[in-house]
Amino acid sequence: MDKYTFFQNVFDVVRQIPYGKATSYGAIAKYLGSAKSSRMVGYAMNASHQVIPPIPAHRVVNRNGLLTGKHHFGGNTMQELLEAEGFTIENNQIQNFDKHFWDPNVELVL
DNA sequence: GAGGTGACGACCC
DNA sequence: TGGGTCGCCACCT
Repeated sequence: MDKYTFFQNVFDVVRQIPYGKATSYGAIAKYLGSAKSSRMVGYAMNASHQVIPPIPAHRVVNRNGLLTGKHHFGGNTMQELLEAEGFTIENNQIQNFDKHFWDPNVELVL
């Protein structure tokens, strides 16, 4: 439907992130064709809490692997979710983020 | 109806 | 090398 916006498209990509993987806001924005819309991706995550089916927003972090949205999950929920998937979090930042990085531009071939 | 805001990222100086 | 600014677009007031 043409009713789908950039916003909705972000959710669709995030839902396809496999278990134990993570990506960045910028990577998603770039995949959607607007690399400069990374802010919008983060904003979409803000609304992910009220979207069905649930969005694994914890698998989306900034390009530094930093859990910028941790506060929005409440407490350290985001960190624990990631650790439960095999991530190593230190100082609110994913260690070896490069190994866990899931790039939709590569994994999701148009 | 218009303006401000925001879980970021890239460019400029 | 590092700090500051702009861009992007949907949502809220």
